[in-house]
Amino acid sequence: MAITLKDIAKVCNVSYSTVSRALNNKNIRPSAKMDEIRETAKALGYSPNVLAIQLVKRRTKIFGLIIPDIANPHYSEITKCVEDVALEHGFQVFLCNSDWNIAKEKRYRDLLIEHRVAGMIVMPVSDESHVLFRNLDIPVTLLGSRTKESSLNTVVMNNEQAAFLATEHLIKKGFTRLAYIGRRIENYTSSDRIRGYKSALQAYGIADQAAHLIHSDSFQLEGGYTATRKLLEQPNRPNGIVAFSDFIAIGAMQAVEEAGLVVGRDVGIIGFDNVLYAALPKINLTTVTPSNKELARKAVEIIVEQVQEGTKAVQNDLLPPKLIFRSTC
Amino acid sequence: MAITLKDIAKVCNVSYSTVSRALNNKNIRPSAKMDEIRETAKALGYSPNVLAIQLVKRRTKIFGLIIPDIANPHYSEITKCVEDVALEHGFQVFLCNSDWNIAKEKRYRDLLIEHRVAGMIVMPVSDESHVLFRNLDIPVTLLGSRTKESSLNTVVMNNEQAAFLATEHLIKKGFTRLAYIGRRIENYTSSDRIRGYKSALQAYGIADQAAHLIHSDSFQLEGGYTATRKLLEQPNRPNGIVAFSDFIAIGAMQAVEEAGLVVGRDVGIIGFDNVLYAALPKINLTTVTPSNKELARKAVEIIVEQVQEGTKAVQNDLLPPKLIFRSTC
DNA sequence: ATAAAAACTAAAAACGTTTTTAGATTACAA
DNA sequence: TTGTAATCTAAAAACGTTTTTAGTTTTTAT
Repeated sequence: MAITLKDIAKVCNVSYSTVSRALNNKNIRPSAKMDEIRETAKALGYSPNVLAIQLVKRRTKIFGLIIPDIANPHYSEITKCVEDVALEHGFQVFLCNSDWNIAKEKRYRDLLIEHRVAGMIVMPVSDESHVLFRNLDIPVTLLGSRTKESSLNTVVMNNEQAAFLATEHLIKKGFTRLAYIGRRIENYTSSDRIRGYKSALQAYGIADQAAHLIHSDSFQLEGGYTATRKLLEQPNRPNGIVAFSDFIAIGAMQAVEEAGLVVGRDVGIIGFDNVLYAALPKINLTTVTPSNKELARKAVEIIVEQVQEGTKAVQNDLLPPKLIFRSTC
Repeated sequence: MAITLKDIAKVCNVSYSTVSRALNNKNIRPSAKMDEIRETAKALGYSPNVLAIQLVKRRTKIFGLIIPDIANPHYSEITKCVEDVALEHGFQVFLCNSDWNIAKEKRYRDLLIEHRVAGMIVMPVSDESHVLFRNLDIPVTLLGSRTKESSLNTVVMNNEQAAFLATEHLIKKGFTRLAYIGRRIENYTSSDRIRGYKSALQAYGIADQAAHLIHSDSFQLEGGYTATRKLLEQPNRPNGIVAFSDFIAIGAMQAVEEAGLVVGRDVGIIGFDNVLYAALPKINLTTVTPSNKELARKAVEIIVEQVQEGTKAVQNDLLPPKLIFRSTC
């Protein structure tokens, strides 16, 4: 069906290896024949079969990106950055949606290996899934997650510092009865942030109210909403909330307003990630985040470097967070 | 490096074609040898080289999805649906971000052809880009866009009906000085919607104010914001706005509020697409959309059918829109 | 003019599979 | 036993490239 090198060779009356060399401009000198070959290829609509090329070269210019949910703006924004940076390096991205499901994550891992991708960037479902990616014979970078697996590259925001900054900001704005709405604790990201939160409390001599450390039962708005309602019912209710994500923070905003309080005046709220939502004028959420582009760049460049140089030295990058000042505190 | 059929064959003392048959369970009868082969494959960590399989079978179970911007929730939500449905059919998705750039769209088209994908689903940058996809020898479905190219499948919401419904809803809610904020007019989606808008005006005997048909200079919030400010400055300012997208609608909401008016009371606003943003409690935008899942399902199933049956009959599907009632009108 | 060197090209091998073909073994009947 | 059919397996061809090898032509120097 499709035109191959042999078809072109036949028309131009040369061997197909010559066609290959002509089209790749390799080990061949400029000549009329060469031009003819090029023109014939174009005229016949030749499109090289990348499958065959990859097979014989034993490498692809593709890497896999495994994320939990492409419909979540946090991940889709990072995906976009990863794609951009990959393209700069001439790589394609094979996108895989794990759907917060560790079994699916494993299936995609195997699929990517079968496709002989050059490397993988993974935003893991949980810390338990790290083990899936150790000791593969292609480079893997964990994005947004520290790990105890020593064979994995990591690129992650400095979560402890981020939580410290967030908490400190609330305190400096005068919100001193603080609460933290988090996720499950058995997770580096969570525990790092809680550590940062607590060390800010300590640094500013603020009482650490155990009852104000609460876990949202979902990542969605509802989780933040429910958790905040519980917080507001407590005696000595908090007036400052550090939320694990912007979504949780937005849910918290809703609960605060429903309680007849004004966000940013009666209750300060700060989130993480700076998703596009957070910038909407009607939300205008103060938040803390690293640069997504930098995060993506680091992750991609580690892979590209290890692929191209064949090096194996594991890299662990910790990126500094930045505060995005808006109106919720 | 990686284990191949030959390695397994050597260990088990059979030819590698037998290993292939054993692992695929094809033309072979159950036997101890067969079990041995399977176990050896597993023990050695055999992972079939999909590149080689695709080459010899001359087909892939992958199709390309070209979209303008993965970071835009409208597209990322559709992407997710496409991935889900593809997976149901055992297909993988090769995601390409055209970045609203027709040159990039063309590059991705070529790339996908070189990768010998089974088909493509395209959400085109503009109506001009349709020509890029005609008469390829793989099936192509245009998603969200009608076309005059007769070789292309299309799956699209009934835009005329959608705009009619949206406009009618505003009218029935009592907003009768209407405006439409659109995009460039040389585009089926735009012109279909404008037709629906105008026929609703006519059906309800409402004057069609030419000055109230305005084009946003961007898809972003700012476009809707600026357009709405212009509208509100007009004598006999409109009190109902049909916005081309939820983003434009959200920008419009901001302009309306800044003018000291109350959205949903003084000015009704309705958008298109029902992006997640629109559902946020603080936005709560009334909007009209088809089911993204249905849209994706149709698009994928057309491709799958044409790939598997080898049929070529072009399909053009028009999906009904649904109104999502919220508080902006 | 001839030999050696240089430069090029054609042919062949390789990549890792599936599938076809041909050959070998087994089973069965005469 | 022997012939035939049935069943299985090994070998070979194919997929479409790149790259190596070996061979041929051209160039250069003597």
